[in-house]
Amino acid sequence: MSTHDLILQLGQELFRTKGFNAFSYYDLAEALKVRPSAIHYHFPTKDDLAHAIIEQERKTFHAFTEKTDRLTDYRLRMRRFIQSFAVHAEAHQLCLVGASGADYDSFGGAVHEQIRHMATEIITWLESTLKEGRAAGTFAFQGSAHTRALLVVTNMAASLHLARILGTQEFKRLSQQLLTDLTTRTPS
Amino acid sequence: MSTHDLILQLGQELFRTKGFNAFSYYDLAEALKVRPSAIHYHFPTKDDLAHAIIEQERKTFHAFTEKTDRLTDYRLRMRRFIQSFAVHAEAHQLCLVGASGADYDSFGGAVHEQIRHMATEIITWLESTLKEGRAAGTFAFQGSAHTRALLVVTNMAASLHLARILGTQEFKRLSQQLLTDLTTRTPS
DNA sequence: GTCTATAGTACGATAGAC
DNA sequence: GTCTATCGTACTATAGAC
Repeated sequence: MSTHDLILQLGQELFRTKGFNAFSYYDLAEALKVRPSAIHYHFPTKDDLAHAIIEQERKTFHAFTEKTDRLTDYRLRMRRFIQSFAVHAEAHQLCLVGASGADYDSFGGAVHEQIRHMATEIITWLESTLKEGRAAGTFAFQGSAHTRALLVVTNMAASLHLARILGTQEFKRLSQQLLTDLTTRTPS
Repeated sequence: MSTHDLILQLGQELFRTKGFNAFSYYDLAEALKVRPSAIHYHFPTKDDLAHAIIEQERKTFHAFTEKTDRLTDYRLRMRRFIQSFAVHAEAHQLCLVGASGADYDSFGGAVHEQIRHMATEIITWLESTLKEGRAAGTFAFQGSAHTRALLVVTNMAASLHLARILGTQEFKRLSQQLLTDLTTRTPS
């Protein structure tokens, strides 16, 4: 793996575990056995690094949706979505939306746009999945699919915070009930 | 207001808006027209400051619950809870649970304990409110009151992140649907 | 008891070596 | 094209002035 990609991978990990303002070029350099200034060659400013990390995560999410959308079972699609968060819960990591939220003010306009795109893409995918799943009779929920997507994504994002503070048991309880809620009939 | 309390107030605000690692003693000192080292007299280390900020927030929450628990209408109690988050959504601030989450690794054991207490207290209050409200016939939801409390608090915490990224409109949509969900009859 | 001068460290970034 | 030596700045924290 190239230095460029190693920085991206490690940077994303540190972003999720320590927070963007809490890790430094020195942390990256130490792990990669180079001098801190070597990182600047690949990512001139820290904003450039943040931009690249989020762009990479967006690509990962696109790959996820392409693969997941081939599944015919809407319930399974939603399970896969939840599972992608469960992995981070176990690793005591946040999602990038949740991690970006706190340090949001530190970023420049280009990174803000990336974060906005990332959040929008996740919500849009959830929205269609919920909408189609409801039409197919798999899901049942009140209100619009968009608002339901907001509820689901906030459950997932903040449950990673809770998993770190109170333990992963709470993540499991929450995610199981979330899936039950979506697949249980409600009147109108 | 004493310097001590002014630091606490401003510190909490910066914690919520910029993130704990993104504001410095210099930021506090500048706003209070003193030298940065003056802050260290009141709060020797930054961990001490974090500890005090969260302790203050816990007291504020205790005051909130004492006042709110006098209301007989459970739906109104929940509305007040949601409103306390709406204030922060409008101010583009996070809740302290959400803000602590990203910088969690930066804190020492004593602050971790404070964060854990804060989260537990909020969830416990939500749990009893939901439980009693369901027994009274005001609320209707599937599963345990504890798990429902987890779902509600994660909705609120992360919706403040979304409000900053996508606008406060999304917070309003989400919180209205949340209240509707809780007050609509479900079978079983 | 309250605050300031100052130290010591760690940071992101530029200029330049190979 | 890739990395290192180094700079200037900003941080938390200590020691000491008033």
